[in-house]
Amino acid sequence: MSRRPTIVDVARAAGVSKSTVSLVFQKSPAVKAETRQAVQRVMADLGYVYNRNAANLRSNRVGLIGVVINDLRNPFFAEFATSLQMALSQRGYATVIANTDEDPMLQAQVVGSMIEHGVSAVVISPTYGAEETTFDPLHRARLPVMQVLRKVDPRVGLFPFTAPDYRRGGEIAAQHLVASGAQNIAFVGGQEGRAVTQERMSGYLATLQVCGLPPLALHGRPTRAFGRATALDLARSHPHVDAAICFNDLVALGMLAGFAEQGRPVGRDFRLIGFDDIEDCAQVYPALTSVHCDIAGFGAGVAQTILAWLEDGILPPPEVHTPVRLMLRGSSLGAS
Amino acid sequence: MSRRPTIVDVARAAGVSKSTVSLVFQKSPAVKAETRQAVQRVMADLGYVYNRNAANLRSNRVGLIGVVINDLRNPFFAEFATSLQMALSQRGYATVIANTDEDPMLQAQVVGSMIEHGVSAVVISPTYGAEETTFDPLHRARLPVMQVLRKVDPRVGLFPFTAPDYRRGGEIAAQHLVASGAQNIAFVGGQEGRAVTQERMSGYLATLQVCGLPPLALHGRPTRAFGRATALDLARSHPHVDAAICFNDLVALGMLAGFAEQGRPVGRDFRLIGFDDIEDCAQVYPALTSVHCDIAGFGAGVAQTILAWLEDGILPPPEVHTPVRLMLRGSSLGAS
DNA sequence: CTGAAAGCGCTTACAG
DNA sequence: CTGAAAGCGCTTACAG
Repeated sequence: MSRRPTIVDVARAAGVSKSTVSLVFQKSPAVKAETRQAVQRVMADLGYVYNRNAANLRSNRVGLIGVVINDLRNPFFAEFATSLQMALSQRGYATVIANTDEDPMLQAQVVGSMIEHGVSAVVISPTYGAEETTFDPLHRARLPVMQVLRKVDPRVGLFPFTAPDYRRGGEIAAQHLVASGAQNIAFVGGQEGRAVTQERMSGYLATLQVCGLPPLALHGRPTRAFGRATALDLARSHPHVDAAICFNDLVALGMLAGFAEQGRPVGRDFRLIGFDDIEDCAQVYPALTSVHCDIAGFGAGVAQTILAWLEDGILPPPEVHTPVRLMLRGSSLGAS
Repeated sequence: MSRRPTIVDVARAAGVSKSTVSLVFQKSPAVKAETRQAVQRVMADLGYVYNRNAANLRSNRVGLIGVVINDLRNPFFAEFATSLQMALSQRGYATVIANTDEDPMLQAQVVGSMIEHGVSAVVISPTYGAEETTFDPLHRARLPVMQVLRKVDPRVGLFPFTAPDYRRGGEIAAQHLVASGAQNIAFVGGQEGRAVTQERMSGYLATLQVCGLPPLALHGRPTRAFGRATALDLARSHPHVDAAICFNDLVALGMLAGFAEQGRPVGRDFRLIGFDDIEDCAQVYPALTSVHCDIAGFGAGVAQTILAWLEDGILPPPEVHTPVRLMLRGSSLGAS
C-alpha cells in the first residue's frame, strides 16, 4: 500500500485497459472525452504520479538536459546557467546541473554521471585541461554537445562553440577610451595564454596598434581580489597608466574598490571599463562602463540552438559570436 | 548500428549471460576477476554506457535530487545551490535544479516536473504564496522534502525547515552598533510582513528595546537598487539616522554606492552592516561588516541531512537554526 | 561462480 | 475508439 500507484492501478480502477490510460497521458485525440475525464478523475483520486523514466525507457527520450559550468559562483556564469535553465524548462526540459570548480577530473566525473542518467544533450562551459576525458565520452554517447563561453576542445565540428563576440568587445572598449583621450591603457586580469583572455585582449591590442599606443597587460586571476590589489599597486608600478579595460567585471569592481581605498577618483583622471556587464555594474559608484554581452539573451539563445539540434537535427554552425555593445557609465565618462 | 550497445550486446560479445554483466556493474565480489576484466574490456571496446534509468526502473532508486530556488541570480542563493550540488555530487547524486523567480505557478510546475522525473528527494527554498500547489504534490509523492532559508509551508513536521539563525544575526549586529555608540539605527530592506524579514528584524528590535533606542524600519526589495535609493534619500528623510542594518548584503552594497555617490563617508559617521556575508563584502571599500552565515557550510550540511533522511530514514528535526557570527570590517568600524 | 526467467512501469505497433 | 501482447535495458531472486 505504500507503493505509488501505477498505470495498471489506474486502468483497473477506471475499468479500462492500460493502453487507454497511456493514451490519456499523451493527450491522444483517439480517446473519447468521457473516458479521458473518467481516467483523469481516477488518477487524481489515487494520487497517481506519472513515471517519466519508465516511459522514457521505451520511447528513448528523457527530457533531461545536462548543464556543466566551470564556475557557478561567478555571477556571470550563474546568470547564464539560470537563463538557460529557465528557457529549457519553458520548452518542457528539466536541467541537470553541475559546477566543476575548474577541476578537469571533477568535470569528467559529472559528465559521466550525466551520460548515465541519460541526458539528451549537454551544454558545457568547460574548464581548461584534459578535454578528452570529458569530450570523448560525450562523443561516444552520441549526444548533441555545445561548448559555450569557452572553446576548450578544438573539434568545433563535433562540439559547436558559441560565445559573445569578445574580440569586438575589447575593440569597442579600447576605441572608446582612445576617443576619450586616454594615452596609456592597460588590460587587467585574465590568465595569460588562455584562449578567452587572448580573445578579450585581441581587440584591445589591435586598436592600440592602429592608434600607435603602447599596450600593457597585467595578467591575473579573474577576481575582485586581483583587481583591488592591482589598483593599489598601480600608482607605484605604472603611474602613467590613465585607463584600464578589465578581463571581467569582477576585476573592474575590485579596481573600483582599490581606487576608493586610495581616495583616487575614477572617471576622468582614470577611466575604467569592465567586461560582461553583470548586474552590479549599474549599481556601484561610480557606475561601471562595461561590455554588455546580454548573457540572459545568450542563455535563451543557447537553449533554442541545442533544442533545434536535438529535436530537429539542425546542427549548429561550428562557431558563433553573438553581438556585444558598450554600456557607457560614469567610470569612463568622468561624470561626478 | 547507430543505437547504443546494451547489456545484451556486452554479454554476447563477452560470452557470458547478462546477469553476469549486471553483477560486474555492481562490482559484485561473486564474479571471478578474469571474468570481470574480460567483461570490462568488452564494455570499453563497444563504447558501452550504463543506462541508469533502466536500472532504476527495476530497483526503484534514481539518484537524482531536486533543488528548487526562488532566486538563483542572487549570489547568496547561487552560493547555497552550488555548495549543495557539489556535496550531493560527491555522494553520488546528480542534481536537477530550477529557478522559480519568485513565481508560485512556475514553482508548482517545476516541482511537478521533478516528481515525474523521479527525483528521490527535494530541497526547496520556496517562494511565498500558493504553498499547497507546491507542497501537496511533494507530500503525495512521499518524497523527503526540506525547506531551507525560508519557511513558507508551516507543516515543518512534514517539510523540516533549516536556516541560519537570522534572529541571532540581527541581534549581534545591533549589539555591535549600540556598543559602538550608534543612537539611531535603521533596518533597511526586506519585504514587510514576510517571515524572513521579521526574523532578521526581530533580534534588532529586541536589542533596541532593551537599550531604549527607537527602531526605524525602511522596508523594500532586497536589491542593490533599493539600497542605493534609500541611501540617497536618507539625509533628507531621516537625517538623524547614524547606522543601518540591512536585510541582506545587496541592500548594504547598494547603500554603500549611494553614500559614495553623495561623497558621504561610511564607517565612523555612519555605520553600516549587511547580512549573509557574500563574497563581495570583503572586496568593496570600505569593506562591509556583515552577518556571516557560512552558506557554503550550510549547503554541505543540508546535503548531509537530506541524504541521511533518504538513505537511513533519519527524519530531520522540524526546525534547525545554524550558528552565525559577525564579520567586523571597515563599514562599521570607522577605519579609513 | 553463472544462467534462465520474471519483472520494473511505461509505450508501441497491431488487431478489432 | 479500446484491448492484448511485446518490448525498452536493466535488476532480482532462484537454480544449479
